[in-house]
Amino acid sequence: MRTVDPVKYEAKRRHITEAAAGCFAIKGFEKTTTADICAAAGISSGSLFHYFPNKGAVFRAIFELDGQDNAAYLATASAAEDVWEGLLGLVDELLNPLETPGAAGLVTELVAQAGRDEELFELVARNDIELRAGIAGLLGKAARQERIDGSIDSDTAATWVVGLVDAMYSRATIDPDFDPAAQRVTLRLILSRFLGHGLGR
Amino acid sequence: MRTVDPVKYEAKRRHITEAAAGCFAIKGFEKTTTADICAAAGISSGSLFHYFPNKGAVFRAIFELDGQDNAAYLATASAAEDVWEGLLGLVDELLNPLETPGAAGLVTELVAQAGRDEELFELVARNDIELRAGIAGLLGKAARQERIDGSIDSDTAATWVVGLVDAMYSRATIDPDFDPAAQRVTLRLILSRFLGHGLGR
DNA sequence: GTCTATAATAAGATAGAC
DNA sequence: GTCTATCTTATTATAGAC
Repeated sequence: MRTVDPVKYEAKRRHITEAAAGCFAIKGFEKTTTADICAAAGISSGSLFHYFPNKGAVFRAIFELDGQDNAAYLATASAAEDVWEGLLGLVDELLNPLETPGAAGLVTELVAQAGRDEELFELVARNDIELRAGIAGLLGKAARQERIDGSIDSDTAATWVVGLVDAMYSRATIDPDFDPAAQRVTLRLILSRFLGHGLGR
Repeated sequence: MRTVDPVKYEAKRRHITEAAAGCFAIKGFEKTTTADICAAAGISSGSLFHYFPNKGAVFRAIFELDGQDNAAYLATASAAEDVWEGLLGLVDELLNPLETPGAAGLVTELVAQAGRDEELFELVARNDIELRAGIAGLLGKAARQERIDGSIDSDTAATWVVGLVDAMYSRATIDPDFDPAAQRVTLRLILSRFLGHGLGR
């Protein structure tokens, strides 16, 4: 005879995190007050702290599902018939949030906060390591199939694949004229040339 | 008969901005209190606000000379006998701050804050635009000399040269194992292959 | 020009009624 | 589970003496 419906409980938590994400994207973590979050979610202060122990936990919750998302993208990429197409598809998935206004700013805020919140840092670092490991696996496979240059270290190459994705977020934050959708083409060109795809070997 | 020695005045301002930069790199802009800055600079609150109108102005002052620095690097790069070497030297200069601990975090904080402080945003945007324009100029020259692939749009290429530098800062912030000095080699490889340098055309 | 003291405000989190 | 009211603490910036 439990008093809480876990499904409703999770749904409410999700509702709060989504409302909070909008606030954090605009005002940043520190400048967003718990009152802002309450107003955006349509709840009271007492209610907010019933679902989360503190403001930092709300922020962390936004990114807690990212690891699972990435794992799913990696699985799809691995299952692709063509390794190279799988890799490009994965990169597209990683860039998808850029279609949402404010997402780039939220990621910037995440990186900045991760340097100060130990728990958040571990979340980010773990996701990052797993993502890079997965990409390194794909690259190793592509190299064995002679689809890309086999002389480049897989881990190093994976780091820079993620780095290029980072660059998109960084550019989108700094330069208002930067068009992520259009720049995907250039990103693919850089990837192809860097990794030696399509050299007809 | 002026009462202030402008040289001493500037020196003190510099002293304060440098002390403040250390605080901002560790705690971030919002979490750094004016009291922290005073303690680090060895001055009192009254003195701090004699030199700066508010905390934001202290933060902005840290980056106010960057535009001049970049212009100097661009001039050196343009004057280089070999355009390609000039470009690589410029990229090295842009990466130099990474040798200083905390610099990556400070840049992350800069980008995050630029999204909220209009004056700071204009400072960052102006520097960014001028840097990209300068690099585009170098790339155009290199293309005319047939040192690189001439089919890539100079402005787009310049955006990605800066993007790759951004990626170094981003990676350095997120991944504690990332070694910027070692990764310069890979960065140069990506640049060479992307821009078609050394194709012997 | 530098200090101490403080005004003015705001924020995160909790208590306890319903 | 949700609310209102509030406790407690911290912060930017200023006033005014030296």
